[in-house]
Amino acid sequence: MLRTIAQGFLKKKTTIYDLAKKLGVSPATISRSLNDHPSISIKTKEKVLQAAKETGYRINKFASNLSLQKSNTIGVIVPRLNSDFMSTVLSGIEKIANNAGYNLIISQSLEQEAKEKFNTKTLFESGVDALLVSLANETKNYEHFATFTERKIPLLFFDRVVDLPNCPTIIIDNEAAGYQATEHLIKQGCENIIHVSSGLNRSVYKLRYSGYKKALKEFSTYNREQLVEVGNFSQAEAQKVVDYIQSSKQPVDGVFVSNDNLAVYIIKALLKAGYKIPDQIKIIGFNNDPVTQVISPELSTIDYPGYKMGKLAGQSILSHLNGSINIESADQIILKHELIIRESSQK
Amino acid sequence: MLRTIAQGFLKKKTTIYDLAKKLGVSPATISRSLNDHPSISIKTKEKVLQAAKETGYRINKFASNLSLQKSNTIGVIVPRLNSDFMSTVLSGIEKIANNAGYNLIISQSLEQEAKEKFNTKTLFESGVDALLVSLANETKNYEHFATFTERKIPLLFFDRVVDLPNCPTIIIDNEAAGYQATEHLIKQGCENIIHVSSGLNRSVYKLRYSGYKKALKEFSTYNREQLVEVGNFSQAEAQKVVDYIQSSKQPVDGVFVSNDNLAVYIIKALLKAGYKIPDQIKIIGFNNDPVTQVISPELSTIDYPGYKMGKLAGQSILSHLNGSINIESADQIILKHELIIRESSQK
DNA sequence: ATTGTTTACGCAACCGATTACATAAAAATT
DNA sequence: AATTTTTATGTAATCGGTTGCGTAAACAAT
Repeated sequence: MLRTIAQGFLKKKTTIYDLAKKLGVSPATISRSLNDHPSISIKTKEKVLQAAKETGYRINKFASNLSLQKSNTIGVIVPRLNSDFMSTVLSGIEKIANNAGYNLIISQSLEQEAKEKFNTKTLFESGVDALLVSLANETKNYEHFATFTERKIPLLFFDRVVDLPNCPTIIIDNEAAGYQATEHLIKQGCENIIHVSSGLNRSVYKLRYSGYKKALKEFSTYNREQLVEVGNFSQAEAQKVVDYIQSSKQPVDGVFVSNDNLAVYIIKALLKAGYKIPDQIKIIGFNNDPVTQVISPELSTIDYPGYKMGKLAGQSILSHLNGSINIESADQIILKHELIIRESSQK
Repeated sequence: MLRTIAQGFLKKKTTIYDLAKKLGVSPATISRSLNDHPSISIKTKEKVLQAAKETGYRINKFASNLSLQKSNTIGVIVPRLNSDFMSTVLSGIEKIANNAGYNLIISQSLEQEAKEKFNTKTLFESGVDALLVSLANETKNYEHFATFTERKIPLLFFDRVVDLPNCPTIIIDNEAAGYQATEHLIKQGCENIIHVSSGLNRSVYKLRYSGYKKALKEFSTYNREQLVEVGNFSQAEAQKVVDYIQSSKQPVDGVFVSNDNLAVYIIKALLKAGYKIPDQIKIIGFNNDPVTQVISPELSTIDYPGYKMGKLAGQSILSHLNGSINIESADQIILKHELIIRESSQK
């Protein structure tokens, strides 16, 4: 028996073969007992359970996975872990998966297509039973997901989605949300509204933008469509927006930002630059992150139910795995969003 | 060959046996070639790689894991995913693990000891090569980690730690940080400082509290130690603190909160109740979450380097796995924290 | 008592890669 | 040319569960 100087004995592991020998039965009986197979007598099962407890038997998932060709593990790829929205979604997914006895392998693409590809490959090779993805902004090619679709491993997209055959998606109606946000600003009297966004390669952002355009066309007497594109939603980008506003001939009086964080930084920068919010400039964000209620004036926004999205993503993929939903029937779940009006956009 | 109505052919998987047959060599040669074993001729390796590419061969990790008895997977248990600090730490861990080719199985305890136990068991059975843990507030018993220590599977605690034999920990000097935060308030003229915290069962919080007490004893002419304990750091708990302040005979003029989020909510509630910050009441938080710079007045705090902590946790566990650090020599890494003075605590 | 059913369990193949050990062929040495 | 050494590959066991198929024993039915 192995031993080390500092800690005494290294606990050896027990296998079903050890238990079989100990009880004088076959390994098959041990396996069936542990899995509560109906054709094993209660008496035997009890003996096995007892012996398993005594010896500290633990199933070896490596062997079990190989035999069953499944891992009870779900892969998740997100652009980044450290965002309010994403971590909330993940929290929802984890809750559901954990309750169902599934593990979650989580990886981040950091908005890079190459990393997303790499992670997709890694997760495939780790043998995840299903994959949940929210796409990187950079991603333009979707062939790396073929390994999953070819082998009919359930693949689901949430938030940042793409329409692939037989892959369910979970989203909100981003176009309608963008439309409503813009409509709201117009109805509050804004006549020169800009839209601030990033990653227009992704449908989420493109659709919000197109909702914005649609509302302008429909409601605004002026219809001066202006997109201010930023590299990302970090504080550093806020200044670009302020610069744009300051140099605009026609004074900007409305800002629709497709991300709360950036909206908050823009508010701070605008206040610092001497603008009055909402008197001179009205502003609305997107997501309903907690930070919207911390900034002063409190930020109007679109509520995007992240936790619910996560739970649904988890449930949806689980029901695919359980076969209770036909894998062929790709579904699209559209969650309800909600316009939340706070101080930053009120007349 | 299997086929389905909707999608045509189900891609069958290739094994090393298929490749062996195809090339007229043994499976061993295939395996060695794919692993770039030195005793295989370059010519053969090239043939194998070529055939592998053609047939779309993918290694079956289930088999590989079983054979090697390792999974290239690291388990992580955190109290919750959706907190700024935690998701930042996770992001750091993921970065390191991903680069080293390791997968991360992440689960949350939701502050519950039972869930932490369950997750520990699940992760053990999934065969993670190492485990990183930040403890639940509830956890008082640590025996569930024995499965790991008994088998010498690297186990590391970060942030919410406990001192177990041979388990490295990564923390900051919470007592010193609590001391400095309190000292700062005292030096700003506060005479009646309260400390708001939760989960004092955890050393992080207990140490901040004891730093607070120490500073009071050392610097304050009054030394009126008062702990306001809340259930958690959510918005709902902020009112309790305001109630305490309002009903305090001796007017409270300093608040040291062991969490930024709660501090922010307290500021909002205090402002609403008509208090002037920092004039009447000075306040300091903990963590340096982004939200500290959104609230007005901006919140003084202790900078807690979450991303760095995550990266270090990842690196530390990897070097244990690579054997480059002696597993017996348990180490304790103490990260530098920093007092950040902003508007909320200035004279 | 004989035949038909259940019940409870064992046998052995299988999942797919890894690797210690053995060995044939090629190269180097004497 | 004979022998030693090196190189390249094969053989077969192993990792630890799972499960289709077969069967002895117990029970039920005729």
